[in-house]
Amino acid sequence: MRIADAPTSDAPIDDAPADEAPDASIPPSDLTARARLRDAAIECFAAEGFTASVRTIAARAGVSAGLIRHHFGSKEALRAECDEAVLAMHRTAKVEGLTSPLSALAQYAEADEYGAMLVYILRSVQDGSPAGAAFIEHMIADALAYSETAVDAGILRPSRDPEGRARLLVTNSIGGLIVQLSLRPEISLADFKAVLHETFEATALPSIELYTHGVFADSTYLDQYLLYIGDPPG
Amino acid sequence: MRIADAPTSDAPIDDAPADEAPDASIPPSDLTARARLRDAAIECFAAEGFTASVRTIAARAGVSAGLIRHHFGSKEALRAECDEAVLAMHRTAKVEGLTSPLSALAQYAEADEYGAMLVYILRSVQDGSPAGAAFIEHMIADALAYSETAVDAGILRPSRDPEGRARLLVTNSIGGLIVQLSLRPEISLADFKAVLHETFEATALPSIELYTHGVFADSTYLDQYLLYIGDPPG
DNA sequence: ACGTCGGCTATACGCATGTGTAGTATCCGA
DNA sequence: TCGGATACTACACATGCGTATAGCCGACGT
Repeated sequence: MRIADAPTSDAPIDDAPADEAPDASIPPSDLTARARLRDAAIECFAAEGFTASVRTIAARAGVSAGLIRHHFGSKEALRAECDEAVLAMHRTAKVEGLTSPLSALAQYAEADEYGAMLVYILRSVQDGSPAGAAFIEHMIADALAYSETAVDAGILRPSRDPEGRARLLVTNSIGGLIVQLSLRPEISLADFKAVLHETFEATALPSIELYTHGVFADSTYLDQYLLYIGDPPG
Repeated sequence: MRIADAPTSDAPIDDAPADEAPDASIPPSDLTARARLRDAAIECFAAEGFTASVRTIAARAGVSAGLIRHHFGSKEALRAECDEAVLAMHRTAKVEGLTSPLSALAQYAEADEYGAMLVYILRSVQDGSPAGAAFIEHMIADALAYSETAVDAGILRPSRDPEGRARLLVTNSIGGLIVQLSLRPEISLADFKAVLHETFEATALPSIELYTHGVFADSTYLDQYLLYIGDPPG
């Protein structure tokens, strides 16, 4: 599945008559210039953040800058369409068991075609855009749904605040990746997949330790807090 | 302790002759224009990120924009001095027991004068600047040092990878705060202290649960991973 | 009293950006 | 075959940015 193939069906903006180029040997050229621009924008936004200029995006797509305005009207409209495409891709990608709190993001990074998507999502959250908030809320809802079934299946411990726990795990995991991304500003988008992989490997053991035993030696902190909030431990 | 009072002693740039204004009733005016500019820059950078323009900073300080160049030479030099001031403040602030993984950031948010500093640090990390990396590494070193003493004292469980655990906890905690900051782009700097407080309250119970018991119902994941990496559980 | 120096302002310059406009070429339908 | 629409480009415009320059003005030493 290619990024460009993800349909943005709800918005009938795609007026390009789907002209299949006869030369299908060149991968980036077998797409409409409009789709190429959208893909280039996703990659540029992921690589540089949303300050990437329209001229940079156009250059990456191999077209002139004015074509962005011709096809999308404005940079913001282009970005909105990128958000839509990535959100749709994110929706279709997580149908299978990707929602485990530990392995979800790791498996994302494995798939080549989803690497840019993950970084794009991180950039959206980092940027504070409504799309970023939508991504976060989506992941929290997924994590909560998964945790409910996993608790019923005896895989996860129950929590006194399941929604808060899902919120905590998602925001901290995504935030941790954003920090990793921010700590390596010089890296190229292509290399960041390897960085993600190495990050997951480096944090796997501490993560599993934390998720298995926590960090506190005993439960005094928890007991004290439960007494403090008037919900004594049972 | 005021932000402006934090000495940046290592850099002898402060050539202002420390003219104490006779009218000490107006708090922002009892400082040198240079110090006022630095404080205004810290606040603007915390509020808007480092894209805040020099004209905005100068307006907040009540001076003209050209004065920034006159005193600091360039915007980047001004930012470097802000980094220095905040880092020095961070160093002096954490001497007492602020380094507990759970309460460190919470206590930061409590102190009024440290609120802007915390947000400034988050912005630095979010921005990917070397100063942000320095903050992170500093906190990781602190967390590691604390965890060693806490493990010896029987407060924290030992870890097979203490440095990785400290790294994980710091990056995820800071990252979680960055996400919270990003999810509220419209908020003012003054209000963000309340948001921090409410965030800590909302995540306190799930955090303590996680730190006490983890999330996994049993240790099968950990045992499997330890077998996988060739270090069977003892 | 006066000259000089430093804090401070007003204004202008160069640059990058997003956007608008005019024009060319290419394709599709009648 | 022709005509209009459409993909696409080149160039110009306005804006906001960091930076540079020239000058005012008060303080301080002599």
